[in-house]
Amino acid sequence: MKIGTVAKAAGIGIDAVRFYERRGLIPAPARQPSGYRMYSADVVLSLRFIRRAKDLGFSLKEISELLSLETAAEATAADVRKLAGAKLADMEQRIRALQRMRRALKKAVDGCSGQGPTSGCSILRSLADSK
Amino acid sequence: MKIGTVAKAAGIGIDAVRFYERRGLIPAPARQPSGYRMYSADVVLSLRFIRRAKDLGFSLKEISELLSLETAAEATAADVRKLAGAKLADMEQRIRALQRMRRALKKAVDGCSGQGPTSGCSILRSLADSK
DNA sequence: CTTGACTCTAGTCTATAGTCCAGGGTCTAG
DNA sequence: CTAGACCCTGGACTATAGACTAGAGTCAAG
Repeated sequence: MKIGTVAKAAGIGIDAVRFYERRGLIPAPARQPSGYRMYSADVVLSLRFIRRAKDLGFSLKEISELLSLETAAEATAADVRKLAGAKLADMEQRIRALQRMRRALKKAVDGCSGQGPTSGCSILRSLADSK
Repeated sequence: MKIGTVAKAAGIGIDAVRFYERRGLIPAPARQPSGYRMYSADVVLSLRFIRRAKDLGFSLKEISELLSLETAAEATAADVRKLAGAKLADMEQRIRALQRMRRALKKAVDGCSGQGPTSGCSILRSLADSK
């Protein structure tokens, strides 16, 4: 399969495939005499793995760790779990931070009547307050 | 006040102050004959405003809109409220997206016993599954 | 007067995850 | 054989929010 076929099958762009190769997420494939990359069908599975991990919030760097674990003989399920667990904790932290921001912003917005000039706006006032 | 004093008073870096000036978030200050920027005390208030808005999740671009509204004569509290409301909605969306990811990841992690080799790991399996 | 702390400009660098481009070569259908 | 679709490399560019650097000038204290 040529790169365009593979990219389409995985649902990503051609440039992304080459990018993942440079980042070591997928192996450099064999080449045709013309220089064209020739892939076997299973690279599509790898690419889908990457896409799915990305959907779960993993960065490419983390995905590459995940992939290393997958192929390392001495790696265990516990290693994978640890990585995923750290990501989970990290995600929960980000959610909490966002929720804190949201609450604060909501409070400011709720306090604003939406009437009159900006000088009377409680949102701006809450930002300007030198607390 | 010189830039270092102002930066310290606002709790940000000197580079950030110059950066905000370039981005138009704060006005270009008067200069000493030496070329040094000379600030009046109220720039510290502006910088704190910016910092606080950033803490609420506004980007610099949005903050600059907020600041334009603040000084525009024809702007109303409703304009500010609209901007803040949009940001709020946006934030809620991001929270929901993160929560979706978190749930999916948690499910994968919970399914993993943490025992044995990676080949038996349900986390990797759930990523690899061609569903 | 000198030393150290401060400031200036302009430009480069960080991370992320690619996308887009130029200027080639190749492959396939008609 | 030729046109259009595909592929190659290398590098530049996107957005965000500054941090850091070099090389030069300035300011305050001892």
